[in-house]
Amino acid sequence: MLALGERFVAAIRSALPDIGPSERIDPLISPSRQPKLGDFQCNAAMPLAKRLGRNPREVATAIVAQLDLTDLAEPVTERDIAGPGFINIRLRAEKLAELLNQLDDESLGVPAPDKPMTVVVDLFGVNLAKQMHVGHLRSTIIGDAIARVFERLGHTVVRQNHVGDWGLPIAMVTWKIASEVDAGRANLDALTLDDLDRYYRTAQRDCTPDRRGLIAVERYGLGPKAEAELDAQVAGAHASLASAKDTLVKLQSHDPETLRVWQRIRDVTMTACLDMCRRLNTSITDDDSAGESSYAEELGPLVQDLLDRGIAEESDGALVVRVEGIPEPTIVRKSDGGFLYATTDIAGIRRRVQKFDADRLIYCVDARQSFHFRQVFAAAHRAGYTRRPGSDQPAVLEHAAFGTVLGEDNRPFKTRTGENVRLADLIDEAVARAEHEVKLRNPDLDAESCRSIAEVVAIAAIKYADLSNDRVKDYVFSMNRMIAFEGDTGPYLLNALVRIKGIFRKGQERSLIPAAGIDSAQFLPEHPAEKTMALQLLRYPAALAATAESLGPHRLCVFLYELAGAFSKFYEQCPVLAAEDERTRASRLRLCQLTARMLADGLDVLGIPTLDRM
RNA sequence: GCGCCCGUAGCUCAAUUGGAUAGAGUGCUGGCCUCCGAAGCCAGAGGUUGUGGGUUCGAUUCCCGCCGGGCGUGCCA
Repeated sequence: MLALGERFVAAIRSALPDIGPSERIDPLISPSRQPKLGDFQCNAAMPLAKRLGRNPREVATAIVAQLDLTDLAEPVTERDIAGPGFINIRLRAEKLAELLNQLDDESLGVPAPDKPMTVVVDLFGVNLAKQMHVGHLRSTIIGDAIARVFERLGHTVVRQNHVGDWGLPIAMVTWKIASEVDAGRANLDALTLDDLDRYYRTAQRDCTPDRRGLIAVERYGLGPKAEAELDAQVAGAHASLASAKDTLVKLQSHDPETLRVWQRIRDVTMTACLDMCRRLNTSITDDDSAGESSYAEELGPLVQDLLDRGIAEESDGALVVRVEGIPEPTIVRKSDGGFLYATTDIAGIRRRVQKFDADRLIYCVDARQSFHFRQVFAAAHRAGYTRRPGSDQPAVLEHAAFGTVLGEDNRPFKTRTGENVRLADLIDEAVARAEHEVKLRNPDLDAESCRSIAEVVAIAAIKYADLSNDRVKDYVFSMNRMIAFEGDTGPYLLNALVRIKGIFRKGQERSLIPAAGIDSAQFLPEHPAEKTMALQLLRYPAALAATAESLGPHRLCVFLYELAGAFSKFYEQCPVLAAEDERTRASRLRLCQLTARMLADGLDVLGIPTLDRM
């Protein structure tokens, strides 16, 4: 409420001349917590009283005496001062209608940014030859939602998928597949991601000596046969690892045969993963892929640069960057000359700042990486890689950390056999359950519509369940709860929108919608339920801003849930098509239309797909 | 050892970043469909915000100490 804030600042200035004209004053206007007390409240008196060493109630009284809100609100008197100095404000009814009019524009009241920024969001983070599993869910869903929030606010957003497509693990699976193809046991052109996933794991096993087995043999004396088997395994592992390392060298030197296998692995993986991104209704495309391999040629020169400028130093044969406040240095080159993921991430920061001229880098990555990012951010700052060509302000680096997905047993979410749960399986199960629920409530629906509705409902359920939790906390994945359709769920929000669309459908059928449309109908928010809904609608721009500020999509979820709730109460109490007169009906239709637009917009910002019927 | 994160109704989560009597959902008890979709609405019960101190008009929020859980921590990613 911009106007209210300005009025209060003016009143504060004339009531409290001790405050210098250049000093900033925050009027601390917020919606009332309890609707009984008012529509808005001003909490500024208390902190001001503290600043001036005065009694807060006296300060509030002085502010009220200078306050002029005649055209906006009911008169504010001393009776509206409560507790230590809260000032309660009640909007005039016609002012509320006017505010709704202003809100009902193309942008739903969201202002263009003062300074448009370029924001780079790191998200998704898949690896070659690995099936997507629940571990990828949060980075993808939350990262894309954060990206959409900034896009919605008018900023330029670049998504970056830091694909794990390089290094020894990838060399291992490349070697494994190449040798399987050579042996005629695999056909490169027919590989699926499931095949790759299997090869990845066997390659890992082939290259890892069974140390625990060795210890067991030694400790328990398991006999010469077991010992011989283990010796063979260890020897094999060493040979495999040597081959993998050989493959890594070939990759790094662009050997065409090796590169062809690697490229095929990349294509199969990315095709499958990007299909999943589409299925999840995210805006992630192959243009957003910036694999580790794309940094390979930059790492040597980058480390040399750090060395030349005295930022990196030698330590036990490795090269490290030390940073004030963090005792553990960041290793940027191993003693064997190899680079690490920290090196690649620093190169990534440099590229993102310089190539995209980014104001802000947001890393939507697992909370377990927080120490790594602290180190890497600090190192990049020290190296000057966050300085931007056209600005004296360095880019702001943030780790939007998220917690682990847990099963209902509060342990990390795994299958009974301890495997990662494939994302595709998870979604299929959600769709099957949703389909069952939809059919139950809509027996007449044909199978195809039922199926496509279930797909949307399932995606909405999964995404909303994830987004509506506080990002940094672990969250319990409960298929039962998210698909139950009752309560604070994605389907509830979809249903609110579907019910509004139903009103308009029915209105058309009965010719109750004015031919001229309702865009110019007058808002008449008189019923308490209408007023509550109107006040909630007005909070949308602030809710979006708070979501961006905190990088917390759950803020927007809370807003939308409350809006849907306000609509449900309105829907129970205020007949729309059967309203008592034409004016009321037109007003309510317009209120419904605005609510529907906002719900659809908000859900779109979260990346949640919507429906006309369900 | 050190560092970071988290402890709120039986369960799953909020609390507009220091504001009023800590709110929702779920589950439980009761009520509401000749009326725009009941996937909904209304009412009730349910709390020493892990714990002890501190800062102040005011603390779930900030500071310090404990307890409990999770995760990291110099050559994997």
